[in-house]
This record gives sequence, C-alpha cells and structure tokens, in this order.
Amino acid sequence: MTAKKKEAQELQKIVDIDRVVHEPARLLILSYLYVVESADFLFLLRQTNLTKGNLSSHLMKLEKAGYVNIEKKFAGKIPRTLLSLTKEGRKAFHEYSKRMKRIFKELPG
Amino acid sequence: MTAKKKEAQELQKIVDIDRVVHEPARLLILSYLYVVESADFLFLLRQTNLTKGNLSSHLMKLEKAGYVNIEKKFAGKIPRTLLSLTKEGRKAFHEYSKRMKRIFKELPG
DNA sequence: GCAGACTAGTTTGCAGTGCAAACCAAATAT
DNA sequence: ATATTTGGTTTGCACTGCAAACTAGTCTGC
Repeated sequence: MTAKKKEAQELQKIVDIDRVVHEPARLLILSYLYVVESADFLFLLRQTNLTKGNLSSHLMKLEKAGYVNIEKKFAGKIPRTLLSLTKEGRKAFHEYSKRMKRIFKELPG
Repeated sequence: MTAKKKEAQELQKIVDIDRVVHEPARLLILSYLYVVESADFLFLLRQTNLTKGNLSSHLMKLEKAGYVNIEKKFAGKIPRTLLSLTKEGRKAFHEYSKRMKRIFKELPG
C-alpha cells in the first residue's frame, strides 16, 4: 500500500472515535480518574469546574458505558460518592489517547 | 507554580476546545482540506465516506463558522462545489491540533 | 421529444446530547 | 424552629449529527 493510502486509512479512523471519551468534559474527568485511581464527587467538581448537574450526568453516562464505577458511601454522616475507572474505562481512555496521538502525528498542523 | 498545578491548568483547557473542529466528521474534513488546499464535494464524499446529507451539513456548518469557503461553479454543464479552508479555518485547525497534542503529551495514557 | 435514470447536492425529521437551573433530602448553623 | 449548606439528581430545552427524502438539472434510450 502507498504511504498516501495508509495515511488516508489512518485518517478514516477519526470517524469512529469513541464519543463517550471524546466529549471534552468527559475527557477531562477521565484524565483525572486515570491518574488518581479514585476520587470523590467534590474533588472532581473542583478540579473540572463543571456544574454539579453537568458533572453528575457525565458520570452517569460514563457509568452506563461501563467506564466508571460509582460507589456511594457515608463518611460519618455525610454522603460521599466515590468514582473510579473500571478496567474497560482505563482501556477505552488508553485506546482513545493512543488513536488520537497517532492521528495527530499524521497530521501536518 | 507547581508542576501539578500547571498540568491541571493545561487539562482544564480541554473543556473549551473548539467544538466545530472537535466533531470527528469535521475533523476529518478539515484534515483533508488542510493538505489539499482545494477539493470538490465528490472528492470529500469519497474520501470521508460520509453520506451526502451529512457531508453537506457539516460543510455548511464549517462555512458558517468561517472555516471553509464554498464556491459553486459549473464544469461544463455539471455543477461543481469547490471547498477550501479559509485563513481562519487553517488557523483554527492548527490551534486545535496544537492544543490536543499538548494535552495528550501531559496525559499518562 | 420525452420517460426514466443519474448526478450533485439540500432539506427535513428525529433521536440523542450537553448544559444549567431547579429541585431534593439530610446535616448543620442560628 | 428556621434558615442555610452540603452533596448531589432531575428536568427542560436548545442544539447536534445523522440518514432518508427531496430537488433541480443532465444524460440516455427509444
């Protein structure tokens, strides 16, 4: 195969990017979870600067996708929501990151 | 500033990514236009594998954002739609690409 | 010459998304 | 007791992306 065709094939992969990860707010959330292993709702709220509603719904979407684990506990009497990446979530993030890096490497800009 | 804070600040920029560019289908379109300088509708249609309707509406969106130029001509008797990046479009793509590269460089995955 | 197929797109309809405001229950402060 | 705060969830809505349906014009066979 020619180099041009290979490049085109690589570019083509842009269209089936994992949209769950691709959404900026979630990419941000996942980035934090990827490094910290476990975080609570308020930590993410402060770090991301998302609104509570927004953060909540993104987390639910990530949970539904099987990418994060939402664990509700009590720390004494106050509720505490613990978030962590699932194995799949970790993999999805890694795949996404790898793919994007490769795409941008092909790109001229 | 600590390295951690700087990293956080960099990550934070994820949320105000240019969504016009970020959408995969448009990222693909822009990638082609970035290198070829000028292309027609059918070329993009073949390269991207988007449907006509989908391609059409993305191009309109890009035009509205001031990122591409849509020029309708006739080649003999058949219509021909020529697409090219505007200066702003070129800049936007470049900025996007630069930012994403930087973000992924910070990231562990 | 005109019926039907083809070309090169555009418009329409709709399900899904992202967002903040409104809401909620429980704990804490006054 | 009442008000405020905490830690979230639900609701409402405008916007998106998508393919199917449509359109305007051209070519082809008869």
